[in-house]
Amino acid sequence: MARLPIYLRALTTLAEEAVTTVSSEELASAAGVNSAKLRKDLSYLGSYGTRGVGYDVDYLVYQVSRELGLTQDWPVVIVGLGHLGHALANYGGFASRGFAIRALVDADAATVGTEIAGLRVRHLDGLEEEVRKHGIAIGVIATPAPVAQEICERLVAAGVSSILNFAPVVLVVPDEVEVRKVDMSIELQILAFHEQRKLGPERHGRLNDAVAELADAVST
Amino acid sequence: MARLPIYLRALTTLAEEAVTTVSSEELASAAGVNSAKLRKDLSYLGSYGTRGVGYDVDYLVYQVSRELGLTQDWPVVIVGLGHLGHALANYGGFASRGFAIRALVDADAATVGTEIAGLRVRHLDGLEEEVRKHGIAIGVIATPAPVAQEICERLVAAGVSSILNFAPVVLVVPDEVEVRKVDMSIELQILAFHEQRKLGPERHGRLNDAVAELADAVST
DNA sequence: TTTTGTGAACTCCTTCACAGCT
DNA sequence: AGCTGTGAAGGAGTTCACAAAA
Repeated sequence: MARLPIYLRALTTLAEEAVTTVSSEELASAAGVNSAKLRKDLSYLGSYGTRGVGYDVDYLVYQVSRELGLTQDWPVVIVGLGHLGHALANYGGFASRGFAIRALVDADAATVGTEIAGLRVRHLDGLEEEVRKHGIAIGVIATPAPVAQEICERLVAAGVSSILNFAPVVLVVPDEVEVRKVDMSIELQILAFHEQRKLGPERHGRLNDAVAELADAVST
Repeated sequence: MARLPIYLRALTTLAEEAVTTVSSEELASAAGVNSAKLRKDLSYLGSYGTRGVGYDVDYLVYQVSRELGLTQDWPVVIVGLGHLGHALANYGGFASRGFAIRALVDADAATVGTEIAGLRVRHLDGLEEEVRKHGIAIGVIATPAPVAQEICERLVAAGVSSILNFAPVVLVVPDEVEVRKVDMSIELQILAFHEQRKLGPERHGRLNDAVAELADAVST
C-alpha cells in the first residue's frame, strides 16, 4: 500500500481547506491516480465511503493514519550528518507526520558535539546505546556509501527493523528488516534516459538495430 | 527501464575492483534482483553477453551508459536552496554520473548572491534566462510545497522537459514532461506501516475485521 | 559444461463496468 | 440520481525452465 501516504497528504490538504466530503474522483485526481484504483485501495482498509455521497475527509484521514501506524510517534535516528543528514534533521515534514528525530550520530570529530535542529550530535560509538535508550525502530542512513552496509548491520544488531537508505548502495539485510532507498542520482539518470529518447530516434538499442537493419535492407 | 541505473552502479563498482567479466547471477545479486530479470532487462539493449562466459564489464558499462544517455553531460538547474537544495548542490554523485549543475536559483534575498558549491545563487527572476543560457533540460525543485507547482510551470514554459521534484505535492504537467518525485516523508510512512504490522495482529483493516468476526462466531 | 537469451506460464496490478446502496 | 465497492477482463512485469551458443 505504497500509495496510502499520497492519499493521506491529499486528504490533509483538503481538511485544511475545510472540505468535509470528497468523492473518489476528486481525491483520485488530487493524488494523481485513477479513481477505480483509489476506491480499490481504500476498500482494503474497510468500507469507509458512503454511496451516492463520497468519503468523509476527517474520518478517512483518521482511518488512513491508523492504517499507516501514524497515530503514534515513531522515534528515528539519523546516522551521518553531512549536508544531506543536516537537511534531513532540519526537515519539518517529519514531526508533523508522525516521526520524531531522537538521535543524531556521526563519525566525524568536527561534527560530534555540535547542535543540529535542537539535538546534540553524538559519536558513532554511541549508536547502539541511543537506539536502545529511545526505543528506536527506524534508522536513516545518510553516510558515505562505503560505510553504509556496516552502519546498517550495527543498526539491525541494535534492534532497528526499518531502514531508510540514502547511500548509493544495495544494502543486504535479514528478511525481517524492511529497507527503503532514496537515490537522487538514480532518479536523475531515469530522467536523462527519457530526455535522450526525446532527442531523436537514433541509437536506441535493439529497437533501432532492427530499424537500421530494415533501412539497410531497403537501400540494397 | 528504471533498473538500469542500479545495474550501472553495480557494474561501475565491479570495474573499479578490476573485475573484467561477470555472470548474470553475480551481477543480479549485486543489484539485488533475480538473474532472469536481469538477463531479460539487458536483452532489451541487445545481445551483449557471451554464452558460457558472462558479460564483459567495461563493454556493458559503456552500453548501459549509452542507453541511459550518460555519454553526454546533462545541464541541471536547482530551484530552492534551503537545507535540501544546499545538500543537493554539494552532492558529488551528480558530476561523476553525467550531470552538471549549471545554475542555482532561489527567492530568498538572504540566499541570493551567496556561493554554493562554486556557483553563485541567482534570484528566481532570472530562472528563465538561466534555463535558456545553459540549455537546461532537467530542473530540480527543492522549494517549499506551496510554490512548487508555480516553479514547475515556469520551468516547463522555459523549455525544461524533465523535473525531479522534492516538494511534497503532486505536480501537474503536460504529457510530454517527465516528472520523478522524491518524498522522504512518504518513504518513512511506508516504513511505519511495516513497523506497525510487526507489532502485532490487532487492528489491521478488513483482514482483522474478518478475524474478529470469526472470533465472535466461535465464542458464541 | 557453463551461461546466455527467451518462449511460456504465472502472478500481480490496473482498469473497466456495473450491481447495489444511500 | 449519484457514487461506492467489487467481480471480471485486461495488461504488465516476473519467474521458470530450457534450447541454443560458446
